[in-house]
Amino acid sequence: MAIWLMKSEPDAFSINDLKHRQRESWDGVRNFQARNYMRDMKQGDVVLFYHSSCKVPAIVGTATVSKTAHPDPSCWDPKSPYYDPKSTAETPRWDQVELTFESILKKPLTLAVLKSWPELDGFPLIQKGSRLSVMPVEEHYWHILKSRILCEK
DNA sequence: GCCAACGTTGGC
DNA sequence: GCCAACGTTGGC
Repeated sequence: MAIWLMKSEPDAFSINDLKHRQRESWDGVRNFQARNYMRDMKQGDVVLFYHSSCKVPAIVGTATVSKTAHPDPSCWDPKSPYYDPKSTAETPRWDQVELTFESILKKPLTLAVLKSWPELDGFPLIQKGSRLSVMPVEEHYWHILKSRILCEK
């Protein structure tokens, strides 16, 4: 089982939204590296849900992958903000995965705290200029984060 | 609102 | 294949 981290702007889609909906397709990813990571996801993988571009950027909850990568229909919809004219039915460019809500942390694990943790040096999320919205959480870093996240569930 | 970092596009 | 221009992300 792999661990991933996915970013979302809470104004657009928050962990509370996921809790209410229980299951949701994670669409709108328009970055090749992020898409490729989604294609590596397996059913049951754990996703750390991160709030970005907000007052307190933080890991706020967890979800599991309930449906592996499949074409993201918003790329074909001219009315969608995620419309991509380069994506055709024959050659879909973009994928989505479906997530199922798992937990909201009692205490969000803030970016500030993560940055203050010397053991997390090298963790892509806390690197300057890191903009990737989907990233793997390597075993090494998960080992460090795990206790804190599982006990706050 | 600012700006640094990064990805993508398109001209050459 | 290079690189400048541009758009976007996201912390602060």
